[in-house]
Amino acid sequence: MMARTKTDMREAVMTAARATVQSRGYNALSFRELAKEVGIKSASVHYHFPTKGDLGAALARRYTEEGAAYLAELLATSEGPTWCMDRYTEIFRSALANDNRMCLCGIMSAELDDLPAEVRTEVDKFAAMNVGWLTKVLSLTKSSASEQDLKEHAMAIFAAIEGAQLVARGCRNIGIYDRAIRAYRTTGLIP
Amino acid sequence: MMARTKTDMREAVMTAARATVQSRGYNALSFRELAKEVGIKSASVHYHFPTKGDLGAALARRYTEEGAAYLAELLATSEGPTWCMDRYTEIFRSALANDNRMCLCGIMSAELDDLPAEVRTEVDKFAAMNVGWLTKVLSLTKSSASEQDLKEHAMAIFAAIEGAQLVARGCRNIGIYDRAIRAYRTTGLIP
DNA sequence: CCTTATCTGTCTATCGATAGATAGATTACG
DNA sequence: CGTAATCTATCTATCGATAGACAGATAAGG
Repeated sequence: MMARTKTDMREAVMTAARATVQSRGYNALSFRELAKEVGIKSASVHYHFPTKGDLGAALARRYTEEGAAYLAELLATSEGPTWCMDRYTEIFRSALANDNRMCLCGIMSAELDDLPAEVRTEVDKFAAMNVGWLTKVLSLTKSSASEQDLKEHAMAIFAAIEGAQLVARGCRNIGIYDRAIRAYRTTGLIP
Repeated sequence: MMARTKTDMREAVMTAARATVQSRGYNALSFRELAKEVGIKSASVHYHFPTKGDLGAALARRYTEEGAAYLAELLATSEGPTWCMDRYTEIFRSALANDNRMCLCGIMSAELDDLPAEVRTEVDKFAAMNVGWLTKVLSLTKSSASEQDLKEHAMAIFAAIEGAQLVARGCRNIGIYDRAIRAYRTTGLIP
């Protein structure tokens, strides 16, 4: 008897894998551990994801897709740039609040040299997607600025938020994240 | 014939280990690889650093000590807060310029859950040391602000710079770091 | 309807590589 | 001689990956 469909199993593996990566990084991903968590054997995980690189790339791609969908929804129902940025910073905050996790692509950036090429590609796309969205939000506030300046500002915001998450995580202190975000706002880095 | 003294050997191991961690993280540290790089056997590395945690903690402690010494020197010969911050951001930039390396404690923060307790302790100290120094520099510009506000601002700067380094590294593009720092300056986050 | 063939998903068992760590022999310095 | 440093050799554990078998579902041909 097959308890789950192929799609269900893939989803279960990806869910478990994502949690592991956000907590302990790509290197900590193990086919055996993953298999145990979802109740199958490691060989069966290989059936769904032939190589570890395939799994990592699928994770990052999904992560970007889900993020993009959520952000698009935010912008569509927007109550203004400040509200958007509140929601945005809240995303990264909730990762920390949820067992001190990190942005999946942020933690993968730190492991860059151990990533297969197909995973790196997806990590790049995540950053580009975020910067693209932030640029749109910024354009609502500074309609006069050039596209290039907006993009530069957006990248700075993205980097600053990733950094706040990284440092707060390292210190196991979510208050550090909150205070950093507050300072970013005070200085006007974040609108 | 003993080619090097015990101290020399410890230094050689730590130098090689530091380069590896800054490039590929704590998890990528291997006693065998390390031994090969310095020309001894892995068992001999264990002689100098009984466990991997010992080595990691020693690395982070040294990293903090050297950083503190350099920063103290900066402040002593200071030509003003802006000059100090220029030198400070240059430290993190040079890591990227040097084979896309990262701050040792930044990369370790990402691997937090895989770190032995003694290593985590040292990672915390590095952040505290940096924030302490930045607080002093900030106090040169905003003598009116409270110690608490200064410290909060300092932490935000530290986090933003770590983030710029992380994202620039992830994208293998040092220009991202430079532009982020410029934006931090434009907004006044960095004096 | 029935049988034969194919496909799907998982299993067991195992591979070679590598990890950190240790015991005990050996070498070299003072 | 004694001790400091390195060696050889090995252990256990885990890694990603693969081969081959098997059960159950599905599809095709008669």
